[in-house]
Amino acid sequence: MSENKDFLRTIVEEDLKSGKNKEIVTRFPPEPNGFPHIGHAKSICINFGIASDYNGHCNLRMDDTNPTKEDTKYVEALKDAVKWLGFDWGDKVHFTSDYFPKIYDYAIELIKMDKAYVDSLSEDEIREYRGTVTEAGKRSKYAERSVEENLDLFERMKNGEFKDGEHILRAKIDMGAANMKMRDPLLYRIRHIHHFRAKDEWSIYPMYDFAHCLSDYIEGVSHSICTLEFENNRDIYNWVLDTLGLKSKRPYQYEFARLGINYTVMSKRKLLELVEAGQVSGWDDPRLPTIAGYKRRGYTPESILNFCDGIGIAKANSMVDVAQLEFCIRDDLNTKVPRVMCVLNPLKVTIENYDGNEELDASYYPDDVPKDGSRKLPFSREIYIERDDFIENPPKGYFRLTPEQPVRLKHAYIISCKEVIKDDNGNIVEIKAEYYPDSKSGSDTSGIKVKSAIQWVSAKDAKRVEVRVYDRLFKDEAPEGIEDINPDSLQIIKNALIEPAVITDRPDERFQFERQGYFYADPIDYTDEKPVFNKIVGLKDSWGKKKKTPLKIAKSQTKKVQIDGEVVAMSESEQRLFDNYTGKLNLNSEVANTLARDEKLSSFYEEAISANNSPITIANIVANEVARELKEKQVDELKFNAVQIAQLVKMIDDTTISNKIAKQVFEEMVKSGENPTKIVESKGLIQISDPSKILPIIDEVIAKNPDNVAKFKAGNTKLIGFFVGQVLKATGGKANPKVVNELVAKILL
RNA sequence: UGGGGUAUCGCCAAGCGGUAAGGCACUAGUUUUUGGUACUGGUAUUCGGGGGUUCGAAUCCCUCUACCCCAUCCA
Repeated sequence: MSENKDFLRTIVEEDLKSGKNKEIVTRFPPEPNGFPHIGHAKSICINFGIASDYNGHCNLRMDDTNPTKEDTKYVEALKDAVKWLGFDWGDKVHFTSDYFPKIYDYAIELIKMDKAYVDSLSEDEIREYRGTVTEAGKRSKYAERSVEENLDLFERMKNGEFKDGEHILRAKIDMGAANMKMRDPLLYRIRHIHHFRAKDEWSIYPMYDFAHCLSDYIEGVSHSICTLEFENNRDIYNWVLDTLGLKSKRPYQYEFARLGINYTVMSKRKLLELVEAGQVSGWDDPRLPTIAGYKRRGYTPESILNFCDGIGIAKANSMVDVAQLEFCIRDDLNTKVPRVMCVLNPLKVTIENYDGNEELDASYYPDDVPKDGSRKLPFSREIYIERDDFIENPPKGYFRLTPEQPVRLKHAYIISCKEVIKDDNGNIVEIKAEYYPDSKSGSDTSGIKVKSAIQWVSAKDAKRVEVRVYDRLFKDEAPEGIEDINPDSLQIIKNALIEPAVITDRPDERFQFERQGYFYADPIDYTDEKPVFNKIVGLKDSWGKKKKTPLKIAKSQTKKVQIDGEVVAMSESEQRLFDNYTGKLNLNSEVANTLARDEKLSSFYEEAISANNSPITIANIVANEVARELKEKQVDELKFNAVQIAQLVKMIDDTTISNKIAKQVFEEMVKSGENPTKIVESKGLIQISDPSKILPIIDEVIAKNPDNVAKFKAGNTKLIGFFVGQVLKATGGKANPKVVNELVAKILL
């Protein structure tokens, strides 16, 4: 495993180390209501990847709690995707619907605890009662129903006695919760509809928030990993499990940012829109970011895996450049795939001094790919080359055939242009050329230097093939919808010409068409009579790039000026404190401000200075270190007190310890509540300021790092921090950093 | 607007008080019978802005700003 692991793996490792978990169990829990896309692939890689990295296992679970949208064809697609990516879900696929009876029992339990109730408000009323983000909601009058009544109603809901929407089961939490999700979330709704799996057994179906945490728990999941938009749902997740008292082997939820890729869309809704509007040929259209699409296009599972690995896992919303995906497929195919010759846009070349027929030996792989295999390449008087490979009046730096410049036919002879034949409109229709008999590939004695070797096919031997050239589906980097579609995303070339061995030998299904890109024999439309190839991705093209974008628009250098927002004014009493702090106690205004505006801090501060009259040092510690501890705690929850802080400061003031050590001691106080002087004593943290003790250590560090000494002497003065750090490390942090700094500077300068 | 998140190179992303990793993209060169590949180099005096604490801050504190998520009987 790489040393830089992502935050999820860090959590997993800590949980394993601390003994919180003995075994790692994850799960990939899609709702079977659409075709999986590369975003799912990321989730699959994370969940199955983490499980396998830590010798755990990962369940494949269909989250099928909403029968109106789900279908068995999607579960097949999901299974295919996981299998294709090379993961194994063990003996069976799990379904949330398998847990319906258990989940129902848990609901009953909640009702009995008076933690859930049957509400009979209408849908609109429920929405209205929920309040808004700034206003608290109000609870339904039905929340007062007795446990018995709730039990009765809920059972009758299950038995199908009520119509859709008549009643609903809700958790009794808090209608005023700041987190909207916690305002008595819905647990069960009535749905008289056929479930693709549970058939017609149920009239009620659990909601995501109730079913998901319980399914995780039932399966013994240790780490429930989902995407960022579920952050707010985590509170319910925990509430359900905690309220039901499900303690042992309880799962915890963690969230990561979902995958975004530029020039495409990833949402189910937008994908569906494209399919239904006929903008693409189906869910497996090679331009779509669906797994089926990539598969049809010719992407390999390895390339997708590498891509997912390469983009990392984090919590920042991000948009990955498609170029990164394209790199992964090129990188994968480069070492795997045979090179063949295909001409997409043919230009006829007649070699006037050639009359024979010969078959050339040609390796399928270049020298730098350690694979064997070759084919026979028919050569004849009439050939086709790519139209782009001849220019009558070439630009500077053009390496291919011109009236003046010869070129090598890959695996064959060098030719030069003798005559350019044009039609009435001035379009080039044919080149008359001459070949050099002694320039044959592999036994070239001609001595002619060419700048390039181009692909070609023999006119009478070439096979006609259809080539589908795909470009990005959208012209906009962050497309909104159909209006941003790239009209040229599909170009069908009906009459491309390919060397015969590709069709007759079929040495592979993926090829590199020399100098053009990687192509895939379409798994559906390809027939021997009518071969069809999909372009997977082009080769990197530094020539084409040079031509197209000679000048890049220099991005505006102007740094954005940020306007500071208004700061809330201090109250009168805060102002009084502030004036006192800056005036009488001589604190700097920032520190005084921090203290004065926070009641907890100011009272803590006052208490500390009454124990040790060192207002400035204490203020700094309180405003910086204590403030951190008090962010989410009350004073009486702290393990240390103001008097101890006063003692700590005393040791700083009389230089017993350095600021750095003080921080270390403070950490310890936070954890144990131990007296600071005792901590210093027991750990021997008294600082070393005597140069005669420090000097030898500095010498040692300098001797060990000659490179950095050289860099420093060359002017990299910020390396002083490196040396100080090393010396401090060697002394266990005890050396007086001020002294070390001075000493190091003196020695090295 | 209340709550929950997130900001490090053009795009991803490490980093958790002591020298700003790595990949993609870009760029220069070497090799090359693919303008491919491979190889070698160059790309952040600076981490959303401003202050503060410290010998030393991307990392700790204060504050401001921008973006994302939450008011489906969807997941």
